[in-house]
Amino acid sequence: MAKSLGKTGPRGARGAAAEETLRLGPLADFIGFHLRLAQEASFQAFARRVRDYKMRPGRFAVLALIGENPGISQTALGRAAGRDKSTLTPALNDLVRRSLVKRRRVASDRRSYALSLTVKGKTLLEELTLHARAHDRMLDELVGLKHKAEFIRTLRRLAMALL
Amino acid sequence: MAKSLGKTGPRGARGAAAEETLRLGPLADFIGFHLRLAQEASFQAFARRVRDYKMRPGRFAVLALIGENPGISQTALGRAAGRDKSTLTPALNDLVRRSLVKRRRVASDRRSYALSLTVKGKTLLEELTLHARAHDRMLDELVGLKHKAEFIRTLRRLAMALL
DNA sequence: TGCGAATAGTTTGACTACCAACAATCATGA
DNA sequence: TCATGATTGTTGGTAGTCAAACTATTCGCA
Repeated sequence: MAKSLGKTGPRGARGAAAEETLRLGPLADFIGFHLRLAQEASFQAFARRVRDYKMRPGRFAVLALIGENPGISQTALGRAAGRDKSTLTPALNDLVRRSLVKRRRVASDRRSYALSLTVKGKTLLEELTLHARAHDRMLDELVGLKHKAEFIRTLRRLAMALL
Repeated sequence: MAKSLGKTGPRGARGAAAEETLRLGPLADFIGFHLRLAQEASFQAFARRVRDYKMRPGRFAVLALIGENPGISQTALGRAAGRDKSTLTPALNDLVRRSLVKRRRVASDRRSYALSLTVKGKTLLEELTLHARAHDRMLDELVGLKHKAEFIRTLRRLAMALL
């Protein structure tokens, strides 16, 4: 696999220039470009791994954040997960429908919900966390354990500063 | 702005635990999670910067890759940009409609197109590249020039290995 | 040569995402 | 108290994305 990233395809007889490797030009030096490719690749790899649970990284993050912060509101959850609140509405509808998350009305502020996991949600979260750890161990190897902490700090710095 | 990332909202009377900062739990150690937040933030910042051109990072990357590799096919372009070929069809339709990209049929393989920039496309690309450089200088500062090369190498390693 | 397999690009359907506009609710201050 | 403004969550519109199915070609090989 991955045998041919960088081949431009079988245009055999054509101008022989960019045949072997694709030229990235200025893109090669842009952090944003590589950030995107890496993120997408990691996303896909995780999605493949937990395909059977019908869970994708975004949903897992939502589940994990609710698990760690029971009673959280949808707006706060959106901020933490880096998603717009309107994105969470259908996602939470789905998780509630699957009996993984509870939406409880808050007496002191009847606009908002207090989100929490059901028992089923907690169980699933634990199982998914195992997969996530395995996935992340793979990333750890690629990043190098020695540099992991620094790498994450850098990513956080980017996320914080650019919000 | 950004005054309150980390507040869980006005649940005042509730259990006082996670009031100040949101708990990330296992997520805090997951590279994938931070990768996603950082990528999203960078993406948004760039999109804001070039909003007036009706261009987003994905389109810019497409334009830049065609500019560097004239004659490239849509499939090869998709591989390089990390997008499915079916995603590129409407994107290229749009770029062609805006007279930025030319689709030329290839005599030796009549299934594929050879993509190239129009003069207008080249001009726009140059202008956008200036913005992209400015954007990336901002990222450079956050990453630290000393670590940039290593940072990009790590991102490439992730993207390559996980494809 | 001719047929089955592979490939380029398109179309369709299902998701996910943002933003803007909205209703319901809450907070503030005159 | 009550009018104004802010906030919570939902809805509707638009756009980007993948995967799978499809058409038109080309390739490989017997």
